Amino acid sequence: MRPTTKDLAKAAGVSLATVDRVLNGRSGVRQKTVDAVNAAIERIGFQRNQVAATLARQKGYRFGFVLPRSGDEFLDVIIKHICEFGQASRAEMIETKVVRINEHDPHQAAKALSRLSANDYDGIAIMAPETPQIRDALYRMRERGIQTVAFISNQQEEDSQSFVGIDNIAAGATAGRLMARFLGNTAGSILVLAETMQSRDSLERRLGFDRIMSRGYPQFHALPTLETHGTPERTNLVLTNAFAAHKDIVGLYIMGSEARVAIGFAQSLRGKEKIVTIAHERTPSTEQALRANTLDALINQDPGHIVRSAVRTLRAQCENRETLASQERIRIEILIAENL
Amino acid sequence: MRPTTKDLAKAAGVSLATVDRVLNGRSGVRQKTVDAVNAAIERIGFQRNQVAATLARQKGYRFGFVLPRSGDEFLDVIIKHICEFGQASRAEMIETKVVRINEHDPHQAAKALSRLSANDYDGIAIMAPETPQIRDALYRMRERGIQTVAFISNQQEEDSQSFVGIDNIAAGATAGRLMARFLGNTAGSILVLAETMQSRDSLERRLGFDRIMSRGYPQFHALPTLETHGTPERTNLVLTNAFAAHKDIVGLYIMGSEARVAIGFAQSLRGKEKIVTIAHERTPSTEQALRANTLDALINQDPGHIVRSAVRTLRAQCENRETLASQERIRIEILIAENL
DNA sequence: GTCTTTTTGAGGTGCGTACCTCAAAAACTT
DNA sequence: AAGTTTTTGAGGTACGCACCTCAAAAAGAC
Repeated sequence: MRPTTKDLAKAAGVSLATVDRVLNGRSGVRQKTVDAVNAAIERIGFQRNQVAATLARQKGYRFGFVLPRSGDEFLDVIIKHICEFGQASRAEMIETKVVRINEHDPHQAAKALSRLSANDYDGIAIMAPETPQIRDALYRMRERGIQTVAFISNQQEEDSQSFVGIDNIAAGATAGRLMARFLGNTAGSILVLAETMQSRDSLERRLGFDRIMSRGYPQFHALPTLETHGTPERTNLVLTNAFAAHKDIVGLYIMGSEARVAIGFAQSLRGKEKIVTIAHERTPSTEQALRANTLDALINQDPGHIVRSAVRTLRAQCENRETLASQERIRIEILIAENL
Repeated sequence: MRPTTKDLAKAAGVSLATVDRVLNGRSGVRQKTVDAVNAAIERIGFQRNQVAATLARQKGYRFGFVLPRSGDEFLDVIIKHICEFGQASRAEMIETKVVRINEHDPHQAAKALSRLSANDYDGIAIMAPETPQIRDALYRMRERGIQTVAFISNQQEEDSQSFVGIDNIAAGATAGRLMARFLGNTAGSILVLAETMQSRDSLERRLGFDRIMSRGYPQFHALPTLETHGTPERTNLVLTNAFAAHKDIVGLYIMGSEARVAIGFAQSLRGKEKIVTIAHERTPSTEQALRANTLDALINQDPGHIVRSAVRTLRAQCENRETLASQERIRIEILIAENL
């Protein structure tokens, strides 16, 4: 039989009340007693029964997912998974809610964050660019007793332990390597497309991409990043201009999570010889493009896994536990038509 | 507030005892009453609180992982993950145990399975070749009230709903496509290596591989599968012979989960021009080979995910629940040095 | 209508923990 | 040493459900 709190109390030579105080970090216990209890925990191998604990706590968890208001296709997929997971984990007393913020206006975003109360949320997973205002808002949020975790978009390095998402430098490098290998002996220029280079994600992906290209692949010339600013018009414009200016384009790397327009453009080029095209994030349109052979590969981060991992991380933080690191590392997935 | 059994009883106009009888499928309830309760469940959106249920049941779950005795490196990784996960889920009242069987002797294996009692196990995840004896043993096991799920190696098609693992045809196709794309314009023969072609997994992978090769890549010639029978000597022998017989070998596809010897052989060939090599399953040695550039790609199924998924599936079966399909699909991962 | 069988209700206990109160004991002050 | 503060103990209730018993009610058989 597994030892219970009662056994622990006996083993430590203290009362149940004291065990409770130690386990839940309440004050009013001498350090000596705390140590004694902890020693007993080690000795008898006590492990708190999380099932009973959550039942007794009688308050599951309420987690919020803070997402940008302006959404691309990938965001829709994420939201779908949040809802789906929320549905399924109601039975485990976990509630999830989506909160949208205007990520282009840091002040407004920070204000929205400051409105989130510890009464309504036990934890927040946030996907937002890294700005001083948001950093501050997150700091204050933690002070209010709300756990936080960065989600897909990393915030500053220092608390990287609470980031759920992929290593974007490695993701860029993966894209670079695949591009190079798929191109084989072909030589020429490679277009790189991003919504904006203001964002950390794009910068990191580009860094990783260039790192691969600059070593060992002198036959390719990766052009400066083209910025689409998220509008179809500008996307078509910059692409048209780029193809006019460079006649030797052999590859296209779409770094942003909104690939629809660029894919459409690539498809219209079909008459000429094939251009190796790599994009990020699996969405209905990238998936279709992959099947139609317009896209050659997709670099993906499993949205379901990310959502579950964010929730597990937040829950562990709430319960003052460690997470199982191996379970929480988000893989950089390579998708081709065959392993969809 | 979420409705509890009490609310459900009131809504259905029956007593708590009857609600309990219906929820837990006990006998002695008229069909009419059962329907009434189910209708009330729908109406008020009742969802059983699994946390309270497992606590009250006062018996977590005991799951067994039945694995082959003769182990390759991949199996070690699997076992490591089973232990790691077992450790972590003790707090959730789930115990896991590894049982080894002699998979080469179907009778002995079936006998070992028949010894597993419902007193000791609530469910079994089994990794074993598909033989009539094992099929029968599994059937009887289910009759004894033990849930079963096929694990990595699929059993017959019919109950594919309880299979946790990858689609091996698709995995073979993925390997094929990568091989073709990495080779580019190079033409020549491709070696395919397996432990044995008796196993369903190898057959399916080969099928998928050939399906890709035969369409659209006439420049390659995939040679008949070489069987290693799992011994280093034979592996070296068949490889030496194959390279002697075919001077135009450009690719090597290692289908089995034990790739060490073959990788070693491939490495010794380094003097000549590079051969595109693809293997399955991430292990310490395949990982190292990928980093050392001896391997070009690795087709992997995440062992941690598989283990967790098997446990979730078994648990859902025990609780007579559906699983969230999207969460349980095991991805065919493509690994290269950059996304390890 | 009586008797038998089946179905239902009322009530209880326990799971392991959280969280609460109040009094007693122990540890420091001065 | 007396008073003050801090620490500890004893005991309770609650969470939502599983599982048990026994009696009462309803349904079916004749």
